[in-house]
Amino acid sequence: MNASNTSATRETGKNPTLSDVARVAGVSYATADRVINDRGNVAEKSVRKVHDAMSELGYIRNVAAANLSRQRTYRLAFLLPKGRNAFFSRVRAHLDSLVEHLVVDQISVDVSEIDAFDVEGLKHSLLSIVDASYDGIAVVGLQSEEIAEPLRKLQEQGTSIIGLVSDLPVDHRAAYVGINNVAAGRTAGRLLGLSHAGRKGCVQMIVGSLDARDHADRLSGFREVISEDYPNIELLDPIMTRDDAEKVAAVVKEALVAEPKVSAVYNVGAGNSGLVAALEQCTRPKRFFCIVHELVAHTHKALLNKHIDLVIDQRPDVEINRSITILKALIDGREIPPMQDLVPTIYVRDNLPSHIPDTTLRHTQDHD
Amino acid sequence: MNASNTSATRETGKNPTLSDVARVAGVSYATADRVINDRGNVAEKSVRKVHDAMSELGYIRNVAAANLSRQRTYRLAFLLPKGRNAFFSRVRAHLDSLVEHLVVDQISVDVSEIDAFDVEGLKHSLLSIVDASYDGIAVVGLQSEEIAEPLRKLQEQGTSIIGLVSDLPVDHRAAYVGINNVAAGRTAGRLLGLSHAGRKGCVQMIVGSLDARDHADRLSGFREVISEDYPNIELLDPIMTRDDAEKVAAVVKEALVAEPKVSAVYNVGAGNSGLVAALEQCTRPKRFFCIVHELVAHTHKALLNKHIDLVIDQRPDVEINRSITILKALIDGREIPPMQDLVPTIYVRDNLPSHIPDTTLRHTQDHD
DNA sequence: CTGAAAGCGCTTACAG
DNA sequence: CTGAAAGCGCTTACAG
Repeated sequence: MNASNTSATRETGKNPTLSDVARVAGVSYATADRVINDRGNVAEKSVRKVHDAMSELGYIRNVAAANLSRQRTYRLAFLLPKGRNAFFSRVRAHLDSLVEHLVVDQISVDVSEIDAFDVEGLKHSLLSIVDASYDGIAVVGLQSEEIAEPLRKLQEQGTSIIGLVSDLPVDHRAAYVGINNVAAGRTAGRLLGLSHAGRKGCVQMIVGSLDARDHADRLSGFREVISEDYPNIELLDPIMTRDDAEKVAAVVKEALVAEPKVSAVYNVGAGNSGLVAALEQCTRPKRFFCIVHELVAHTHKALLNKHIDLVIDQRPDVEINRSITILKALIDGREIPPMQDLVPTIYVRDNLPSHIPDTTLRHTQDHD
Repeated sequence: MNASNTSATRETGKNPTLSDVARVAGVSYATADRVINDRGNVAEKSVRKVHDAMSELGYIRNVAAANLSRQRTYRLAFLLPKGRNAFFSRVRAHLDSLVEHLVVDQISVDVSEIDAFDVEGLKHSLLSIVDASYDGIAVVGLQSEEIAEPLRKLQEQGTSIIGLVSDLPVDHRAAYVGINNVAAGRTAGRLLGLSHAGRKGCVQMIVGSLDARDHADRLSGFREVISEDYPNIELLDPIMTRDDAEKVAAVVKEALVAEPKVSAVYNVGAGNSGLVAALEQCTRPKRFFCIVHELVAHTHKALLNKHIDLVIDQRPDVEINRSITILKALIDGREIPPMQDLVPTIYVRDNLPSHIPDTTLRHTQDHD
């Protein structure tokens, strides 16, 4: 009935210090320091003695003290595609709201803008920040091998690199923080299938560009599920929009007139403000089922308005928090703490976060 | 085209130190220290001078240095309901996997077991840990005013308290980490409504106990949505099971025979291993739609097996990480960093995390 | 290859 | 009410 302590403990507080290790090993503090930090120039024998003492005492290095003495500061940068994209506005907003809380942990973060989907642009951006010698960077990447060289330079110089939202070539980054987009597409497919409850249906898919890995992945995941499990649902050829809201609006209107049998729309990419506008003007008596990606101001609103039924979101806020945690661990040279996969999050109008996502609408028009 | 730095920065590194403040204020380090830490015994005039210097320099206290000098250690405890519950096994597993990563931040965490749903038990548990003088505790709470007294004692003694998963009386905790269960129920209702696509339906609801706030909240959220938006769906009276898997199994079997019109089952509470067992034996030709709560080993499996269609999960891993972040901030006396609401997460079989949740099956039978 | 000493930015007695 | 000094657990020159 009373509280009984169990397992998960480990005495903290009287942790052995490096002087303890040195004393037990019978060497000076300086030598002990040399071996635990691999600074070399230590006799084999001393190394052994120190290692023995370490394991005997269960020594754990106090990173905070080390960082203090070294005046360590974490200089981070996020490289985000520039432009009028609501999703990345949300990312920036979260980053902005975080900075004042990060200073107290000696973390500073800059955000740099890069040209979206442009290998050359990304390459130049990477090159241009080499001199800034950041301790860690998170970059919304591209798969091209062309950026291998700047990434290598950054690595050589000691900056830790992770891919964010869209991965980098796997050999040139320490981690990837983002969702599995095939899974995201499959999830959309599953829910769309469910919503038809065995009835016949027909889906208009909308895509930004098949060159974008995330779009292509979502599309193929979606197709997989529909063809595997929902033979009652027909798929029309996807329409490309380059994520342009006006294009999306035009396409949606046209498709709905030309194809009165359409029962559902799935927008794999961005430009949802156009989609919502088109739906608002739609005069079809029978509404259709609508799934889109990323919760931002207008998709949030459309969910409440019932113009959209489901939003699949990748939780940029948790992606950012994770990025920072991981970069810090990388920089400190420690293990990355265990974390569960990032999962594509499904929003209906009932599990929406109470605070509308911080989309700073600093751009006159908001194309996502 | 090149990276251009923007906003989110703030110089770190050459942050002014307290000696700078003291020098600018024209007082000794010790006095400056007294005023920034509110230790009293300082002349009005000195206080003012120090404050002026602080804001002039933009002084930010270095918490790491302070903690080092004070040999600060974060002694945390989690009070979890004891017993054979798969959800809390998952919580414990995550906690266990975290401890070795927390030591390096001078954080230790104990986990204590308390009697589930038992006010007296909780009260005694709280009382019994007063002497341990933890710096912070996270407790799976109850709403009763009976526990106000032990909570007050803990607070007076300086331990920070938060409610986890199930809240404490609001006056006696600094924060609550958990989902909104009305929203969770509404979400279940919405998806169940969707799955019927306008067809007639009939739902058998299963509940652990209406005395449990979370169960009651989910049930009422669920009912709200169905009655608001899905008049085609009928709700049978909920059946109580005290979260006992065998009871759940029996109830499900019986209900399905007695009510052949049942098109869906929603288990608001636990005991899902029983539900799955019953479904596996079910011989009805027409399968029905099934929604449950919490992703654990057997619900995960049932999702893949198609015995269950949807799982609504509260992501205990993120709840725990957040609890620790919040407790640490509370203990350091700093602001809690901005975080988005915890949202009820929807799993279909396509957005499942790749690693099966760590349910340590240390109990022979697993009742959730 | 090894060690003594100062310093990182704070807190905590201790003396005035 | 005020200040000088030692110490927290490390790192970084600097001297041997």
